[in-house]
Amino acid sequence: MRTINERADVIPLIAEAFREFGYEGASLSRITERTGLGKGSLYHFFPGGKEDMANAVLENVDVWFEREIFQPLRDNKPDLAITRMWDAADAYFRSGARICLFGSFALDNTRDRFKSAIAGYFRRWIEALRDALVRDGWNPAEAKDCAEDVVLAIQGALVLARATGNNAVFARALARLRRRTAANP
Amino acid sequence: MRTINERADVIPLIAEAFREFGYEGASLSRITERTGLGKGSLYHFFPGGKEDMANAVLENVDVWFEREIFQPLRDNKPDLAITRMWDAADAYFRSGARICLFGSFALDNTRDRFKSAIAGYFRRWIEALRDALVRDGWNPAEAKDCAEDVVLAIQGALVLARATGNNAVFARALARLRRRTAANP
DNA sequence: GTCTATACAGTGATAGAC
DNA sequence: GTCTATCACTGTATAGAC
Repeated sequence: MRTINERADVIPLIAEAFREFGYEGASLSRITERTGLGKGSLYHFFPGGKEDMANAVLENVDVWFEREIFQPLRDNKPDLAITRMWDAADAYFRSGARICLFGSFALDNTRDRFKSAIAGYFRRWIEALRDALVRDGWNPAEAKDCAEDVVLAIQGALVLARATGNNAVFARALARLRRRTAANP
Repeated sequence: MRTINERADVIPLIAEAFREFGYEGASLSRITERTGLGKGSLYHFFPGGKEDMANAVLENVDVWFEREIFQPLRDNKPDLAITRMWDAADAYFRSGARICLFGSFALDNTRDRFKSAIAGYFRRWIEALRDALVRDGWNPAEAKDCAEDVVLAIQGALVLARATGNNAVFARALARLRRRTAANP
């Protein structure tokens, strides 16, 4: 007996490999382990090889954030959308146990290869949050600062949680940020 | 003619290679390029190979931070030490153009190998800053939150500056953080 | 201390049988 | 779609001449 896979099913498994080992560290043999697929199947789904896989993974993550966080921030009632953002972010990053692939790729030499995807993800998050804050009554300048601080602090909290092996750092940071976006200045 | 090097002179060059390519991405041939030293010389200085080099580099960075930032925070007049911390951090990270090796190593699979060095660096920074804030009149709970926010936000600002290719993000974040530590609550 | 030569495992990638 | 075999290449590391 053998299992027939679909491309869409494989992408999240590859994503976890990249999360754990980074772009350079995630060798094809490790990706083979994680997915249970041989190189033949991998190259069938991703003719462009590893770079192709990484692009698919980043796009997959981006689509999730657009649907669950960015679009709601743009379209829904701002205070509810922001509350939802915090819940979604906490769930997505598994309360600090899961890193952000865009952040991870931004720090090593992978950054140039996926430059526009990485920049776009952060830019859209900051802009969507800023607009939601403005619609919630913040003045534009403070909303911009706050949005930048929030997105940046989430990345920093993930780094620090990993660095110290203590996810509570992430939970504490999220709680403080949540209060800040809730307190309309 | 040939140049005779000392171990201490080579370490900063290797550090830049790790900064640019990450631990996995910094191959010995790239390190050879950057240092101008053949593998023979490299293994002469670092018998343990690449891991040995990384340990030397991390220790080198740690010593710098201890001397320029952590110790002053512990021993000097708190408000002056904190001002000095901001200037030193801005200079060290080249206003966002240079990433933090501890943060970089924390995100990929290198983390386990250098676990205690990475955790210790962040822990000592946070504790030294917290104590300085307390000595500056902050209440302990708020000082702890602030210190954690500061160290985490610096890492996040470096990630975001790299991700967007825009060092101004780092400059803006540092300015906001500086104001926060200056405003005694 | 520096170099060259070399060993050998692992890399990303391709071809073709099933 | 999945697999195995195989490719050329680069990886880390070692030995030994100078």
